[in-house]
Amino acid sequence: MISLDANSSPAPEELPPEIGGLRMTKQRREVFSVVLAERDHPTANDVFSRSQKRMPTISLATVYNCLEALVSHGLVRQVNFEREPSRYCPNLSDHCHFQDEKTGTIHDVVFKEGVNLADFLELPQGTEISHLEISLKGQIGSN
Amino acid sequence: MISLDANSSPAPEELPPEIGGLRMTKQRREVFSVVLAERDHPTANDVFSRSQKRMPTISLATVYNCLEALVSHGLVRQVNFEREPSRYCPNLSDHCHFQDEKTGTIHDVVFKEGVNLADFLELPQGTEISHLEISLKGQIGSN
DNA sequence: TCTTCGAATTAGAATAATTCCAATTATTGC
DNA sequence: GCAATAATTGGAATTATTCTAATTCGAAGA
Repeated sequence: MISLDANSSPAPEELPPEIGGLRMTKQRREVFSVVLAERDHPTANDVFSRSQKRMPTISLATVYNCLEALVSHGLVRQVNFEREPSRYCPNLSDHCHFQDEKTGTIHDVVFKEGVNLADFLELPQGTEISHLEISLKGQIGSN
Repeated sequence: MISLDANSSPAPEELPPEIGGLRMTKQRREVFSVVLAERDHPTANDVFSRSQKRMPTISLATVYNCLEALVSHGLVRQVNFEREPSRYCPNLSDHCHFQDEKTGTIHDVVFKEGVNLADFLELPQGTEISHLEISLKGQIGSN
């Protein structure tokens, strides 16, 4: 049985016919496997050109459609840095993103154990958070 | 003497000739005072149409230029929610943003006292954060 | 005050990411 | 296998933002 945990990178043909309520088509499988394979937070365009290698007929519109389907079914996360093109991330665990200003590289950053949003934010009482995005930019000392 | 603290909303003609190293022009003054006046996180377009009321000849390009000048001089913050148009916020205190999904309204959210980023994030050692953006979406219970 | 010169403003064109559209193709349930 | 439904496709459209080149402004010095 295949697992879709944070460390697997199945080839498209290994992906089952349905994942998380989303029917897998050839294109969705291809797009999903591209996002799973190289966890470098690719843009839609990056995903498009990587997908084209295996599936030369796929269109950019389809890549956008597939990414949107994957995101809305919670299989992939969309990552935004200011007004840069969106990037895509298959890491579903609770984390945020740090962009190295020198290289542009994006790193996943996890929360320290047991940390909870409500613990550090003065949220209006009764607030239900449905979506949270934390984006950091800066430099890494060793660079 | 005029103050530019979080609660003042000076009319354009009250703004001094230079603020925070940025030379104030008629248009910059106008744009800045629009952002200071209504703290509803307006988009560049909102700022444009509000500015036009007092200064009908101002152009959208100038509004973008002025906002960029104000942001890069640290007088105004640029606020992003996913891929929506950027919004502008004159609140310079350490805070983040919550968007009510029902109304679209954006609320400033402050950090609880004494909370520090490094306290809750597993940052790679030696990381220097130059920019941080936290964007929340959700609902407010009483709605 | 007059001139000069860099900076700011302007209108409109250009760009780029993303979405939309209408036609075609695939897939599912019968 | 056949309709009904959903997905894919290429290209056009949209939209926020940036760029460009020409004009105007404003401060500083003559």
